[in-house]
Amino acid sequence: MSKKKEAEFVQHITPRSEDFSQWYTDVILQTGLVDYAPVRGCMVIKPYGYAIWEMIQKEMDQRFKATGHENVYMPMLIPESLLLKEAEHVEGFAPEVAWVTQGGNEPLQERLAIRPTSETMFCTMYAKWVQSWRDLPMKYNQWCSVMRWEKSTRPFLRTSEFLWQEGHTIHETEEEAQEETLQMLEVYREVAESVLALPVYVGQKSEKEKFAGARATYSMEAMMQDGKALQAGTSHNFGTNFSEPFGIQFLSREGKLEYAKETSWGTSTRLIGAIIMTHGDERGLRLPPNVAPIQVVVLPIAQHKEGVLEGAKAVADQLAAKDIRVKFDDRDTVSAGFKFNDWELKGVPLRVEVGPRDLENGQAVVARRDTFEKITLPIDGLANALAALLAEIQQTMFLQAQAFRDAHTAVVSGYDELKAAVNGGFAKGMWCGDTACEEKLKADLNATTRNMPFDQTPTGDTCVICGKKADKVMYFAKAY
RNA sequence: CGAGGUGUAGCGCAGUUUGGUAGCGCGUUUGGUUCGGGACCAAAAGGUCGCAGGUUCAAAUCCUGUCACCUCGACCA
Repeated sequence: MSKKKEAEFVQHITPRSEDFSQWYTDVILQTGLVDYAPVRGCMVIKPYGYAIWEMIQKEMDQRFKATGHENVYMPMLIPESLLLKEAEHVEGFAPEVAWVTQGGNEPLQERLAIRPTSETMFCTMYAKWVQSWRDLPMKYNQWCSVMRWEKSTRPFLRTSEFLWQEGHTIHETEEEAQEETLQMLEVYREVAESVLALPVYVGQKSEKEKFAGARATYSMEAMMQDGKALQAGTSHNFGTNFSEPFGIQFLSREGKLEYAKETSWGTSTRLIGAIIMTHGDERGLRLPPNVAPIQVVVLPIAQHKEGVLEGAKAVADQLAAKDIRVKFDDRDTVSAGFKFNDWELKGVPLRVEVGPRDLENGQAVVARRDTFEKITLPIDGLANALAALLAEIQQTMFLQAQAFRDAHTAVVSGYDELKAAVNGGFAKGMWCGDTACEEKLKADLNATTRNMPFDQTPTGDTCVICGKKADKVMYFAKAY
């Protein structure tokens, strides 16, 4: 397709290469994922966007259950006194908490925080529920929304209110808690890579970047197409940092009173932002088949002609019977060309065209969203062929994203190289562990440490920031 | 919080410099022709120009105040 012709088709979306930020806004609004709400910093998630969230929820939730977790629901309001119990936690969250100060017409005795996260609520309840080592572990998760009064917001990436899940567990031993922390990080990585087709770097956060109140924080970091990092999920080991102030004690096997060891882990609707910014292109959204609410759209072509609607519907039914998520688009108010562009914008992985000529020949035209490749396949057995094709698209999209990330990740040995690398990508290099170096990095380059990979094979022996002796392998990047 | 910008039809915008009948595109409605890559023709509906005050014969336009939103910065477990 010529440049000129392509430009005509996509005039509604700002070119990604020209202004990535505006491209993102155009895509999320025009695909109907979200709309802005009449509340500061809040978004309305529309049906198509919510359907993606439901897919993510389903995939995550079944893995949580498979690893022995149960869902619960905690109140949205947290008394101030509870929030104040863990010092670091309070300090970290205080600036962004929204408060309820009045009930009906009466001012409240104690103001109530709208939860920014629920550690304090879970801890309070765990303290009540746990008596003995026999009660452990307790492994609960909740799906809910939280509120953080962020200064600047972007739909899906950072909003005042957002949907997420937060897992909170308590254990007998340090080892068990650490095992849980890493297990859930692995669940996140697996969902990100196999379902969302997001290649991620997993590893441990620095002291400066870790969660307020955690002993250790681990994250998965995804790379967006502008080269910036997006923290796509976190898992924390709290040790006894919360269980001590909250008094979560149990009688051990040896008959001694001990504090429970605690973890928490979370992912949010930010994952949808990650999918958009990792896979989207000039035509709009591209959804990996495993997370696409609609995997195949079937379009009757020249549908006013006799037999076309019925023939195309039969194709859609065949696919649905094979558990393919299919949409039969028989709108007669818009042209076929409009539909092509519409579904490409919405990122549906496969389009099947069924016209009079196709029906005559017992075939259908199949177009891939990921590569724009068009092929003709027999209608007989189409469901099996498309199931295989969807799996291939899933794989292709992951490999594309991985190739992009790898091409934009540079191993660096000094500050100049670091500076060049974080301008549009990730840098991997040695770090001395000093917070002062992180502050300098932030001040000079507006970049941060992302995480330390588990494979700590040294890439050098001096800090890429200060030049002193260093023994930590770190990923650096500018981040959302 | 600092700097800049924008508020005009459902959406996107022009009109403001130089005051003089409220405009355009998309969408919507009705009818017809189309239909294998964003169809066309004809007709129609749709407005407290963010809000308040001031100047003027006359304000979307000038002045003062105010509110909201956006971008960048700062901030961001």
